[in-house]
Amino acid sequence: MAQKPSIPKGTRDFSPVEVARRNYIISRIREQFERFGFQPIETPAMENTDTLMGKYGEEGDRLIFKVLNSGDFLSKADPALLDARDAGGLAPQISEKALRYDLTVPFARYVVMHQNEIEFPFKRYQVQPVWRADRPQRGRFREFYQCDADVVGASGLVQELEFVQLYDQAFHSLGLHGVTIKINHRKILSGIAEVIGAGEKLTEFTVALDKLDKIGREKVEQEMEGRGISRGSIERAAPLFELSGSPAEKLGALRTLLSESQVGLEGVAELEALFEQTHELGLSAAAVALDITLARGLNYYTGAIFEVAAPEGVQMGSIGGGGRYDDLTSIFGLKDMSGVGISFGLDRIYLVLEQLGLFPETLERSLDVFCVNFGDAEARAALRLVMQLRSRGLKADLYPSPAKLQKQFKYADKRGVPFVVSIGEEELKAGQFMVKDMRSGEQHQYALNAWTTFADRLQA
RNA sequence: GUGGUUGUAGCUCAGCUGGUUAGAGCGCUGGAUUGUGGUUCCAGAGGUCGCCGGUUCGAACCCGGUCUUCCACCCCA
Repeated sequence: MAQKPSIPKGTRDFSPVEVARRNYIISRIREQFERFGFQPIETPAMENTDTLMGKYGEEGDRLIFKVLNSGDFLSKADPALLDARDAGGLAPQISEKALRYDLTVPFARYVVMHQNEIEFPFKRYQVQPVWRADRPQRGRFREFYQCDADVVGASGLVQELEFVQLYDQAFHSLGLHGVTIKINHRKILSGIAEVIGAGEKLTEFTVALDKLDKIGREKVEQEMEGRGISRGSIERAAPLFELSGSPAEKLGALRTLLSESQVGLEGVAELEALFEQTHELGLSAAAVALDITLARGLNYYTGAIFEVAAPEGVQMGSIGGGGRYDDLTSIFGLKDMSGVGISFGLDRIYLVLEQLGLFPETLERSLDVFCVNFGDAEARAALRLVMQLRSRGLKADLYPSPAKLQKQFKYADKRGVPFVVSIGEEELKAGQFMVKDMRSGEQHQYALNAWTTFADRLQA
């Protein structure tokens, strides 16, 4: 009995057009990665579970796909945990592998394992799928691609500056204008928490603050209170909600607010330099903004934090994110190795480009020339022509059987082929081929031995 | 993980307070058109109504469970 096939929740098949479009995005981003001097690496889909666990916070651990051990995995499990149905305690015993959750932690692991072969500073890029056991939504999948560029072994603000440029160039190259690179700094957030007397509650403070543009000031304050931050602290944070003006003006106000905080002032100074130099270099497709509420992925960022918002009017979560993480490799035993990196969300960029109609039409063309098959002798001549056109880099094909012309032309039409070549009995006798322009319906004859004239015309 | 939502032909969807053989448009196949697609006309094929169970004389329709879709929360690319 035939079963109805399906694929796991949150995963997708990609049709030829979709693959062409995804490859287009990837190739443009990759081109920029390489222009900026990054080198590609790849890592396995699976990592050891303990490489990943504990690196993304409690929430992250929950979203990691664990791979069940092969064989009789239950025999090795602790009977007491089994009886107690303690899934949390049992998981590490029956699953020693897990699907990668992002590309940054595997990269950190890679750096530590290959530290002796790597020339530092090491700039690598990586384009691979990652998996998260999240509930799917628009632009949120359980299997999706990240395109990451990171540099380790180099401190200094030049890196952050370069990543802003890299974002800008990549989006420019995709024709995606109007994106906003939102920037914040971990040290500023720490400093704020410190001066308002909520230093212990940094995470709670930032998680609530992150929701400001979504739920408004009042509810943010309510949530902070609910998360155990004192009334007095919340009141001292009031200036945060009144920040306005240019990044420089906002940073000026923060400087006043943070005058008592050493780290806070460091953060302010870094961002002042970053915004000033970004302004000097100029941007083509993106705008930069200081967003003090930006706090995502705070678990491992220690310096600048980036997040890219789609152009206004496009409803989509962030299409990129990144930041500086000074200590990432230390959890794997390699100290004093600072890193900065950014990530492009391929699947979301796809949805944005699609919604804005920014994909080039030529991506849909899978064939430039299609030859109708009239029978053995004619097909032989057609195949020679097809091979000649292919040698010029044109996408050319011959229908595999001498089916009815109506069927063959219909096929060409459905495939969106712009030119259809006919070599029938008459053309063969005359040493010619007939080209039909499928858009205008016009037909022209060419001599078979002058096929380059036709090829030249197509490639003009 | 919490709350809600969706599922009927390949696709987009109708289908009345439960009542004979579940419909439409588009698409598909064949023909009009044995050297021509996209227009037109004619004919045809195609459905375990997501799945499992329950209520009922009778279920696409009501109830429960499950899977899936989308949405909000959590979190995030």
